[in-house]
Amino acid sequence: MQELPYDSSDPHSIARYAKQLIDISLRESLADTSLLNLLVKGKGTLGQMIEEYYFYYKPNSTAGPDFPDAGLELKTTPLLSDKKAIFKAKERLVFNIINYETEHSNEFQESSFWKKNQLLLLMFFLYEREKQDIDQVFKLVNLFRFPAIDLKIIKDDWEKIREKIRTGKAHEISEGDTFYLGACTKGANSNSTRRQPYSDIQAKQRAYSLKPKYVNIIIQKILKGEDKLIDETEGYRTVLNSLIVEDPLVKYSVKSKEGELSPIVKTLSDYKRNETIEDLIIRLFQPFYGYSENDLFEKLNLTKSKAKSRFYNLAKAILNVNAQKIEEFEKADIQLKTIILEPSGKLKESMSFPQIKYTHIIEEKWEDSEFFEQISKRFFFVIFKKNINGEPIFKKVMFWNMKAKDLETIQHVWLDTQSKISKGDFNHFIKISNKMIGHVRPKAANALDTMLTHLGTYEKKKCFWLNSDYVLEAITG
DNA sequence: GCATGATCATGC
DNA sequence: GCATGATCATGC
Repeated sequence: MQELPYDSSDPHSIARYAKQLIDISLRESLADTSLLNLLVKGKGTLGQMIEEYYFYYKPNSTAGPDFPDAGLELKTTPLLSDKKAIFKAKERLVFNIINYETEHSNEFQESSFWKKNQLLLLMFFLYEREKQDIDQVFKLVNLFRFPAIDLKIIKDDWEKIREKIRTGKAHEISEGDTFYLGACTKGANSNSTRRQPYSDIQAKQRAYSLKPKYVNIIIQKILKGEDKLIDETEGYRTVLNSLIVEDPLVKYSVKSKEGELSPIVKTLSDYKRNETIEDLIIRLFQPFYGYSENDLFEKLNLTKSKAKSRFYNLAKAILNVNAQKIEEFEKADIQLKTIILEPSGKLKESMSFPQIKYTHIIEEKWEDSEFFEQISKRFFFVIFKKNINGEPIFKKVMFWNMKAKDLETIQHVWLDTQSKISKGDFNHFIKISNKMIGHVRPKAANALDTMLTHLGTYEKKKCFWLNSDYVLEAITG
């Protein structure tokens, strides 16, 4: 057996060796060019090739981390570069598949997720479509551990996923259920399913994952040099024991292309006992229930405006976030939506989504589609109800995401729309009266505002809407 | 009163 | 210039 060019028991040594790949490709790193032929044929993914031909170990699928002696898990994942040459995640960061039949009996500390992924070696390469895997160039390589303040949220997320398994609802898990740690579908195709312990219903196979937005923040922090590997701290252990102790090592803000971010939760002692991040946020809003929109502007020292961002600004002021964006909402990719009820309690307006890109939608598959991504998110509703004078009174806030059953219904709306567009029919989309949760109708500057289709014709701009009665049902329960 | 088509207002 | 959040106008 040849001697390894790194100390497999030392994360720092492994990381130093890994960093030698920065700005080069696997092909350029190869000492033994006789392997080239094998690699060019594209055996396995880039991640697997890196394991075997850069780190010299056979890819495994054991429960523990890739480098067991260092407790280190290797993750190879693609970056995209935008026009301004700012890196962003091409996709989610996907961890191990969830074994529903065993994971539910664990506590977080014994979970497959935590055992495998508590210390990561992230290897980001710049994805270039025309290149083969072996020629993709690495750009960022860094050790990463979840900051204690994020780990608290991740642990709560994990427990939420476990709860669904324990109640026989693994088939109802959706990415919108959680904040940072998601459970994304994973398998040969979207029909890959597996058994769950407390129900006979087959559940989609899912893996733990981090949303692209969360990965973007990691990328920004690495670029700023903020993610030095930190030593085990008191703060870290106390998160795991559900105690609340401040972690002095957390950095508080990061500038990214999304703008300056600042968190709601600045230290772990901001949490009351047994509170989740959602409980905490709702607690901060409650004192403001019952005020009119104008009262809120005054009370929070904001200038009155009709700007679309006013509700986001109100939320920031209530949460005491001074930066441009709320860090937790960015990382969790939470969509804030304002809902204004009529004095009668009815909801007049349906909820609109981004316009349908006709040339794009016909190429999409439901689970990878833009609309699926938009609709399966976690939402934060800021709800007002007009009084008899028509003045909006702040009623409440709530987190919401679409139930799995409803996602299936909305899938039919999307498929119907996609199929009609493919056939060149732009005038018979599903309507609100079809009672399908969602519908399709115009959203544009005016009727002359059109968009190119795959047939070379131009059609009025339209978008998906969630039916107002469905939204009302969602918020009143 | 509601469904549907249409458009406004703002900000990037 | 255009996407998006929000809301209006009309007719059944």
